[in-house]
Amino acid sequence: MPDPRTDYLTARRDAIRDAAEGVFVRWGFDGATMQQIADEAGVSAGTIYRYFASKDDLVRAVARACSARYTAQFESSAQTATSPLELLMTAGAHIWEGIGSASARRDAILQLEATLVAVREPTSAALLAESMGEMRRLIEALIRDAQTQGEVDPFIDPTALAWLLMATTNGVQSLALQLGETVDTTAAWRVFEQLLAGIRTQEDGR
Amino acid sequence: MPDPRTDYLTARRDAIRDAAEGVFVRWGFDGATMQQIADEAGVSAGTIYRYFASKDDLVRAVARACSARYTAQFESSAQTATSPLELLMTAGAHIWEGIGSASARRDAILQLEATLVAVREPTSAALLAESMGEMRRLIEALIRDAQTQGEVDPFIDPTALAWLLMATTNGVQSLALQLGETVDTTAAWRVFEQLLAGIRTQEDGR
Amino acid sequence: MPDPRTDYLTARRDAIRDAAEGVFVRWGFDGATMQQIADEAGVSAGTIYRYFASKDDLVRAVARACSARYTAQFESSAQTATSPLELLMTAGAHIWEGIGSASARRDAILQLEATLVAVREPTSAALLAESMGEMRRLIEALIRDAQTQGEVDPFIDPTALAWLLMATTNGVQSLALQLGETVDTTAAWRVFEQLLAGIRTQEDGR
Amino acid sequence: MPDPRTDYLTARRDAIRDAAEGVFVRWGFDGATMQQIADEAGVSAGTIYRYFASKDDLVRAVARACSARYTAQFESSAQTATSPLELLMTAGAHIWEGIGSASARRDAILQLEATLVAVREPTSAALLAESMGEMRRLIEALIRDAQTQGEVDPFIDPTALAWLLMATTNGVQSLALQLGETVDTTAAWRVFEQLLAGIRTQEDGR
DNA sequence: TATGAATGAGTTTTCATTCAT
DNA sequence: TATGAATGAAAACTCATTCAT
Repeated sequence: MPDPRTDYLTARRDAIRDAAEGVFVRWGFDGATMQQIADEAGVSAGTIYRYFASKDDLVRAVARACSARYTAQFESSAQTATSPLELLMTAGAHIWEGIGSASARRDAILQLEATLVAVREPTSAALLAESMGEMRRLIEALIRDAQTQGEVDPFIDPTALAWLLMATTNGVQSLALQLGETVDTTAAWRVFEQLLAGIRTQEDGR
Repeated sequence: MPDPRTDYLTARRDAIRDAAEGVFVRWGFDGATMQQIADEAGVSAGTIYRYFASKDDLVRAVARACSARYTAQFESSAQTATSPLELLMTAGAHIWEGIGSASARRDAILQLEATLVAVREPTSAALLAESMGEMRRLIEALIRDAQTQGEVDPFIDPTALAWLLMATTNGVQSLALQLGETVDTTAAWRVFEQLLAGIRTQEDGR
Repeated sequence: MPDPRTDYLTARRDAIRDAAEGVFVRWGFDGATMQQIADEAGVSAGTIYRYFASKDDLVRAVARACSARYTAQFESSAQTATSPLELLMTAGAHIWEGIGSASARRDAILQLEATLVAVREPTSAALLAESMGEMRRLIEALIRDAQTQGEVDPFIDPTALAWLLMATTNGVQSLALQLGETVDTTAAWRVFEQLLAGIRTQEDGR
Repeated sequence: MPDPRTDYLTARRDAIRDAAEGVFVRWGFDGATMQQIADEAGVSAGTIYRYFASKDDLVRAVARACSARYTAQFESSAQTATSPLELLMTAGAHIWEGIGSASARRDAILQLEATLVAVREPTSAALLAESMGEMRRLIEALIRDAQTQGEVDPFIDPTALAWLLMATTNGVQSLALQLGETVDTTAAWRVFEQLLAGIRTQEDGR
């Protein structure tokens, strides 16, 4: 079934896309040139056009790959969890820990670039919304589970909470990007954890 | 004291800067051309260079103006508040209310653009960090006041909380940008309010 | 007879022309901007156009002034000479002495610029040729005098010698411009003097 | 060893450089536009930038080529000479003969342009000085040889004489440029020859 | 008469894209 | 299929010149 020729082409395409990603992170979608990408990928400038119709096409491919990675990261984040709430918290802790890392930084930059593209291109906007929506559904499902299991206050709106969690995480990422080491993400996580205690089912008889 | 000539020049400069802002919002810092800005401002392209040394200079001026507006908005947000915590909550509510508005959208876009510039230019990074730091100090001071007055849990790290509030607000802004009407910011605010109850001084006998 | 108004205008014109000269020396005819000239002259850019029809016109005025100064310098160079040959030699020595000076440097630069303009504009070429011709006639006349008085070999072509003297002087000027202190003009003059002995009337019985 | 691709590129580069030379001669370094050069070379303006980093770079390449040609011309000028002095005189005669030619005119113009660039740019000045120095060393060596062989007065400073010969030649070139046919270079050469007789070893019993 | 803000044509330079080899 | 030279359509920026004040 897997045509070796197709495999080769796919691998090539992915290699170029990954090279482009690195260049985009360093120079921005607009600032990057096809030549830089070609150099990084070790191919000639003309070759890129055998795999991507245009620079825009390449940009979209990179944005899509970044989104996919983002969702996958969350999905694999807390395999060992024993309860929905624990899973959420563990995944959150895991992601926040990584916030300073080079790869998180890369993804955050690409995410910002992609957001700005989406602001101007409805097609990209739909793509981005789709990926964000998928993420939101994952989180929301966990919250509903947690509510079903009595771990989380049943009066809380799961959709809104899911958005809020995502927004806060992205916001901290972005802040870290803007301020570097100045912002103490560990301390912020501690405070956030404390806040999240507020959605736990109130066990006291209040 | 006010030289009419200087006044004229300043007004002109501001007008060009404002025109540039509009074009930047629609097309991005990179995508916008000096000609578009000139057209929007109703001047010739050459004239812009009497007021700004370069496109970069214009970008910086716009970014600075946007930051200033942002801080000013917060400062004027809750003049009628009677306590630090109330002030914070009122300001937060006010800002979140505005999140869907066209002007908030404009500012959010410019903020994202500025962030990406900052990622690549240390000078811009310093400028952005300065403006974010100022904002943070304002919020942090309020939190400390609230702690002094017994409104907020004294064990919470005020700096971390300030960053967290900013990150969440920016994150929601950004989310709104990405998803338009899909995300219900009012519901998110209600959940956030609920979370923030967790930092209130615990009056029960904990 | 001298209208004070005309005097004022003439003085103004000269001041602007002199300012332009300085700027042209530093930046070249092409590199200099009208704004620089205006700044140097302490007037506004627009004002220059009341005195000169265009930048080209200003260039021509500067070139003309430079040529005039050049001829005048030669004419006043050796007032105390007692014989034509002595006059020539004294003037030569005087000019060669000045070769390293700032003012000679200025004039040499302007002369080169003017030459290049002349190469491309017949009008300027005629002007330059006229000024060079005048100079040549002055020198040639001296040579003829010297021949009449038996100081110089009568078989030498006075016109050709005049051209040669001018060419050599200009050439050394130009060399000094290209090489700065590297070239020892005093030593070159000594050798040149020695050569010029060759045109003296041969007193030995050859 | 000779890569056909490299050969092609080198030929292309040379062709563009030669086209540029022609345009520079007609319009000057400053007056020439990249578009004119492209048209002359039969390529698009953008193509030039594959071979030269900037207009300045192209200017430098042209200046260098001109200098190299100048030195080479001298070196090949008098292959059949039987003595150093004869070589010098033959080379001089040869160069002076060519002074009116179109190619000498071209080179003279480029030399003037290069001189003016050198006046304002230390880097170019160094380049020009280097090329002039090389020429001077060639001539100086010949003079020393002639002195050793008893052809030239041993009391003459060979360096100063070398500079003087170069200055005079350049000066006559420049004069021819300024005055066209008006100046009789053949007559001037005759006079110069006569002067140069003065450096010959005095055979009479002085 | 002087000013200097405005103009807009013109210049250098970049770069996505094409296409002959 | 890959290459990379060539293209040409912008884009930023400059500056001589004009003209309302």
